[in-house]
Amino acid sequence: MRADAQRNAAKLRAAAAGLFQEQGLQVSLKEIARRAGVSHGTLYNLFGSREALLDEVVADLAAARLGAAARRALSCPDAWEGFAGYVSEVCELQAVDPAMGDVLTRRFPDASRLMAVCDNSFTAAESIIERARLDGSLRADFTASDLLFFFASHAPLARAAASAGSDAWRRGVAFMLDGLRTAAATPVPAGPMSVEQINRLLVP
Amino acid sequence: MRADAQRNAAKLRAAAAGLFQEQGLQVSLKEIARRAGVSHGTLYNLFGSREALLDEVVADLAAARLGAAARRALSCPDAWEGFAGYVSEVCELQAVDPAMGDVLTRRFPDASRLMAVCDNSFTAAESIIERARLDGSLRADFTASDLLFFFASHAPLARAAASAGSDAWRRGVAFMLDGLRTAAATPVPAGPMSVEQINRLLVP
DNA sequence: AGACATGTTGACCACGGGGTCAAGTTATGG
DNA sequence: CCATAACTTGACCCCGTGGTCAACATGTCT
Repeated sequence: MRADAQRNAAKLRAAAAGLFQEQGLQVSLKEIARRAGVSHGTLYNLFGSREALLDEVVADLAAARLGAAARRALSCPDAWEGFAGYVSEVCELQAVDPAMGDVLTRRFPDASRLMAVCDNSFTAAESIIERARLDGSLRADFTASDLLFFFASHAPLARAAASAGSDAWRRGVAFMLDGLRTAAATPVPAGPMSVEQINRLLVP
Repeated sequence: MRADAQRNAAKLRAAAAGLFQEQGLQVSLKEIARRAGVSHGTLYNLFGSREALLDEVVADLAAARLGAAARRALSCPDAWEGFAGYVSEVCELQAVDPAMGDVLTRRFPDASRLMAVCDNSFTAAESIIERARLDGSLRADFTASDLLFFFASHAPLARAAASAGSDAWRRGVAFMLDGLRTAAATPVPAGPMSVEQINRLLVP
């Protein structure tokens, strides 16, 4: 790879990271190139697709943040505190950083590294949920796919609220969490979706 | 108005009603004209804007459905049953009919009749909430704007789930409702948004 | 320094959205 | 039955997206 190409790739990565974070994972590729001060042809030349860019720019960051949240949850002495903290933390990530909001929400089946991050995160969520369930604090009928569903529906409005300077999105999370305690549980009127179903749901 | 124009307007209204219901309130106007078997110029000619079409085609229907749900809620002997039934019913409307999903969610400030329907619906929600709060069954810190927030975040995924043949969206509603009972309440970490704030949020 | 590979560019394609308007068509009233 | 006002049409404008590629520019290696 020639030196100037390397420089351009770096500029593109930086611009992409910035725009993903500001506007979410669906920003136009031409806009990324524009911000990088480079022709969009060059972007296609060096990366070829949005998915490749995502894998290079977003995957590691997302993995780090989601991994840290999960670790924190599992190392929390109280299982419920761990679970509730995890949910709040992920919601905060989604509210504050549009890119994170889209990671768990919008599916990019061809961004293999990013998909792996999602899968890992899902597995981690399963552990966190399982732990709180065994502990008796989390209602028994709550599954990881319910959590994914919640994250996915919550992200867009939370982002909008946060970018308007409000933290009112925390209320919805709090209401939900109150409903997830074993003590609050009431029979649930439908079966959970499978992971595949949810994934299909999220591919628009 | 000439007879043929009247006929075309009827065809356009029918096509619009169908497409709004199938795909939501943002379908392309050209597609509506296509389905009506009419040039898109005619659509602009007879209606002038998407908002006018909404006011003619969606407003009454939405008013009827939301009004019926609200009436049912208020006439329910048990205040909590009324509230919970209302929430479920509105969520079902949103899941089953994309147009209804968008009515409370996407804001069309220039569709004055539709806006009026939203406002009425909000007022009705306030009554239903107030009643259940006074009754002691609904937690005291829950407001109508919280409900609107919930509806808005829930609608898109519920719609997707329903159109994939799943009713798993009911689970999220059930979890939420369990968290809204007074018995389940825990202090909430932020203040509610004002109606204006929420409205601003929903205008994309 | 020069030649060749490597990289860059921006015009171009196809698609779709909203919206306008001159020209052509058609209903209707006298 | 025909003049005219009312209406319809579709080509056209703008904007944006994703994506390709011949022509040009520039690093790099001998």
